[in-house]
Amino acid sequence: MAKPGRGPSMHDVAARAGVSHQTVSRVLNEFPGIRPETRQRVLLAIDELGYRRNVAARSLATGRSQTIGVIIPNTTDFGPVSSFYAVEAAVREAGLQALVTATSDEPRAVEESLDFLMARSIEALVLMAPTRMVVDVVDALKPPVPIAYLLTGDERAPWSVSVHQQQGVDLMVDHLVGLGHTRIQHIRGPESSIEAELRAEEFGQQIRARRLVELPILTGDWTAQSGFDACEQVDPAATAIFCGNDQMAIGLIHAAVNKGMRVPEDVTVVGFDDIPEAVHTLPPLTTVRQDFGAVARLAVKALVAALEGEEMPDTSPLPAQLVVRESTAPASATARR
Amino acid sequence: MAKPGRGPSMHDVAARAGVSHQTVSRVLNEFPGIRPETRQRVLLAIDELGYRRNVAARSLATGRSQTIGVIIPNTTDFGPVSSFYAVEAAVREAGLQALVTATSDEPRAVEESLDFLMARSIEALVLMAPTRMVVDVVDALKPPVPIAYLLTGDERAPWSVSVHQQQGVDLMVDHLVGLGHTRIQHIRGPESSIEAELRAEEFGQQIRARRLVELPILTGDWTAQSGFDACEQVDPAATAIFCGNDQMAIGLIHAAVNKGMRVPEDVTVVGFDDIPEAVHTLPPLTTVRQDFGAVARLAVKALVAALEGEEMPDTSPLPAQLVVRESTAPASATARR
DNA sequence: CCGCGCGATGTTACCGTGAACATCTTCCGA
DNA sequence: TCGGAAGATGTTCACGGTAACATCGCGCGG
Repeated sequence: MAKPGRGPSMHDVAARAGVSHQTVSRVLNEFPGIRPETRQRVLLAIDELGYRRNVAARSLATGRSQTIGVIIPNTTDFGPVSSFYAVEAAVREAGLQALVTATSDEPRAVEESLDFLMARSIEALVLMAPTRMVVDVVDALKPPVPIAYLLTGDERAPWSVSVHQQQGVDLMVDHLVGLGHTRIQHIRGPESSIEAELRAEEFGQQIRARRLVELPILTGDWTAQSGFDACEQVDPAATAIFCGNDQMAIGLIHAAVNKGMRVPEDVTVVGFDDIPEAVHTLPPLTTVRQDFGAVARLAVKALVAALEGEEMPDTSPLPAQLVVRESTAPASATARR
Repeated sequence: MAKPGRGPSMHDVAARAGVSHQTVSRVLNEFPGIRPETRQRVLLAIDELGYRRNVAARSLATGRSQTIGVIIPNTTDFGPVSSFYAVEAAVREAGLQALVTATSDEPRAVEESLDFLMARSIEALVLMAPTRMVVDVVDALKPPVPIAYLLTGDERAPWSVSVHQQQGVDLMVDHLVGLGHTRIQHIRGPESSIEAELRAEEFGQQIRARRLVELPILTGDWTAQSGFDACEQVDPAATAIFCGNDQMAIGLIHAAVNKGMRVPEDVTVVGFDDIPEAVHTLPPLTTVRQDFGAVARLAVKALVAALEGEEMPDTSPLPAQLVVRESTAPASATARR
């Protein structure tokens, strides 16, 4: 029987079922060519003993860790976190396990994370890389496994899976222009952020293509505080402010109201992401929804396909969705300061 | 040399350093009694070959998985998520790895999570259990490992690590009473939630102990939407509303403002948790801060101590902290509807 | 001068599984 | 009736470490 401190092994099951351990292995791995009766005996023995396959031994014997590594920025933002949950669920459903490390924005921390994961011989990596730096550090270390770049939104990166950032920006600009706004100012996310860059670039192109007034693009760091602070530099003539994410919009609205302005009567403010709180901000926020769960599942699907040698799914950017709430009003209604 | 597809093994290192594989093992495990010169040769060989210890083999040989399981509710709430990051960091720092499963509120999902973790022979479990149900399901399955109950706040549970809920409530009630409020209404979290229960109980006791007006306790589900909805049932005579968390406070404020009330001029509203957005809600929210990182680190410390057979750290509840912002005003200033 | 003990290192036997190969049975056609 | 192929199962070994025990050499005390 089993040794003390360890559970029953295949041999215990085999002994009980009156077969060899290899037959047990075959039953577990669903090999063809097992007599139904034998299979039943084995399954019964497994059940009676409460046997569980030893993952470590299996992984040692096969040389496969059955593990997908995940690197996630240690922010509590809605986007990465919901994507992570979806990744974890998808990985588990695929019969693998997800090993996660949360990492700060320092190169050293990223290296440590990757090192940690490689030491556990992960078979693939989901890289939630908000910044170019993270992508660069990881690429420099050339991990010998397939990598899905999640939420980077950068199509130049191989295996990138994300929501179509440009399309999201287009939807929002359409909406604002449709309301008659011509003086739209953008508060982008930090310089280091790939998504911030993409959104800002697309915004600029849209403004120029539509021959709207070009106002300087302000820079925040995704936090509500930075939106609050950015208010100081907002052009007084701007009738609409397009924030790079919802948190900054929240901070901006706070600052604007502090200054005695009303949203949206005096100024229209919009965000990006559609975090849960966006429904109940004052006023409720018009924003662009990204399906963080869907991109995550797609990334895992792609990686699993790569591991199994199956055909790759289509990883082109997923559609974004405009969510109109109450923080936007027609430009005509806007009283200038 | 190493087989194709696998990295170098201890034998490769041993061969290169001109020692036995066991000496390599001893160097790696920092055994005493290795000649400094030998140790150097081994370290050099490890470095040259880029050798990494095979975690699976090690775990098979020792019978220890070096893994701590984590069960987290799949909500993107600030509390659990920040605690999780802290857990992950602490576990990694302790030389172990954290294996996480996000689980929904259904018993079946909890069972599956636990099963998944046990199959990977975790050595300990961090259980972020918001509901009594999760605790019950896990306890019923009697996992044979030490369990830290994180954020349940229930001192009746063994190994519970959390912020002192009652103290947090007391701080807030003190604050409100200090402002002259006597008609305070509480919107608690869901029936199933342990923390909601603790906060509501303590609130009730405080109200009775101070002989304040007893208003019915309303029930939400932690979401902003439920706070919004609860506004309908708020007693018109209440001058202060104590929400069980910040999200519900956000929803409540939204509804109150929709009804034409001003916060805090017409009604005082407070929350609990101090989520990042609380600084920039309109008005900025008075709330109770919990140090989610600290509890997480403490939980891991306790588990590691249990695994190493060391002395247990003190796991009594951590202090909560009152954060006064602008959503509270003296009761005298409150105009009745 | 010899043997003992101890420090430093080597040898061997596992840990629990899967892969490759061996063996045994059975069934079918010549 | 017998040979052979195919199906079902058993045996052996390898995976890469750790643990227990064995060995070797050296210094020191009797």
